[in-house]
Amino acid sequence: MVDFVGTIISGMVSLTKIMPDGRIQMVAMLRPGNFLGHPYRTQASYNAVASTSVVMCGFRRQPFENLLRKIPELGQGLLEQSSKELDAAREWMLLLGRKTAREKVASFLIIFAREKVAQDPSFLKKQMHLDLPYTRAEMGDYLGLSLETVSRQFTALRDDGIVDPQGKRGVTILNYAALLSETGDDADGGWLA
Amino acid sequence: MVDFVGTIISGMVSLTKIMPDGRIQMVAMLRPGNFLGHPYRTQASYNAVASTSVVMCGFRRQPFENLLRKIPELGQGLLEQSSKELDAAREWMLLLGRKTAREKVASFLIIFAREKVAQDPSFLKKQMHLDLPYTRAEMGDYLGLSLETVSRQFTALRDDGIVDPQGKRGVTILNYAALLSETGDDADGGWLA
DNA sequence: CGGTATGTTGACGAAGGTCAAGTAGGGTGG
DNA sequence: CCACCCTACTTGACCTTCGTCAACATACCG
Repeated sequence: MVDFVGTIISGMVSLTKIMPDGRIQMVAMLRPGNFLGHPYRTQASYNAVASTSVVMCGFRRQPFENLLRKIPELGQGLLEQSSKELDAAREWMLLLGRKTAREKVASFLIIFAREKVAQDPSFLKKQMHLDLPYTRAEMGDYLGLSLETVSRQFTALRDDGIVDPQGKRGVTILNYAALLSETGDDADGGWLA
Repeated sequence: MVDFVGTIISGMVSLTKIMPDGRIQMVAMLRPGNFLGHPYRTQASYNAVASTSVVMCGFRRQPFENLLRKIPELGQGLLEQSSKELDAAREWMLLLGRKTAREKVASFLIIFAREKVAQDPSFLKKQMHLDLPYTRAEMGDYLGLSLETVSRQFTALRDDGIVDPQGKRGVTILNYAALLSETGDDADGGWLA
């Protein structure tokens, strides 16, 4: 386990778990602003994988914990983020345990689409282009699916006129509302509209 | 979402997520000492279900947050617990996304067996009796399986001489090492021996 | 302009879900 | 104390979904 902690400045980091026989599950997608590594150690073994080039602001664990003792507000921020990650993890548990392949892929795409909509709500009504930072295989690792099944769901969603895959990593969301309804979640998933 | 937080004194509480069509996934098993409810709110919707009768020590959210500001050590404890829960959630994501039904059931049983072994290491070599606080259906909700599949895995493990189900909620672990090897995890899962 | 990565598609099989019937505990009331 | 009932559990038959294996297509890179 790494002996440092830090916040991500730019790029994306994925945390993965691996079974002895090689099966992989991605367990977190960390974005700029997110904190990497547990303050007050935990003996959990993840593998951190940078999906894109990453800039981090790092500390060694010990000095950081001292800092944390000096500035309690820092700890509060970490607690908030930890709580959010916990919520995200549990949301993902529902996906992994109970959703169908189609629902999984739709949910995955909605994550990125929702982010874009949050930046500019006018995308709700327009079609929008996304650049996915993952290969089919990586999406599979994230969704608990084989890469072939991910691929098949992409073409199924394309055939239904909901998305339009472009090149290796591009997708155009043709119908946000339809995609949303394919996630299996409640109308708005309890999120922002 | 509830407007209070608190620690569990005795009993077990399960957090579940439900999809609009009724599919259920359990996302956490909280035990005595665990904290329930997010300090610094998060708008995540869980359903809290008491599997046994429960005694809690509760606070309304607002006064608790004031208390938290006064006593930073409190926040540190919460951060630690939150980190542990996050680890547990991610461990479970691996289970939900990548393990087979048999591995899932074995992993589930090992949780309780390990706890017993931690209390008294001599159980490592003896057979031990467990009282599971869940029905087959609840285990299914926890493992992302149907109750029938859970049942079938129990009988399969019985036929293999690894466990011996007794009555509705009892199990005797006949061979801890064999059960452990059925979880798909590394020899000791990176835990205590 | 080839070559390697990644993506698509098809054929097939296995794991697990669903539906349905039957069984066993455990608790209640006669 | 026993009959009954309700709930949980088991087991079987069948079917859907998804994984696996394999061939092929396409894009990206030097």
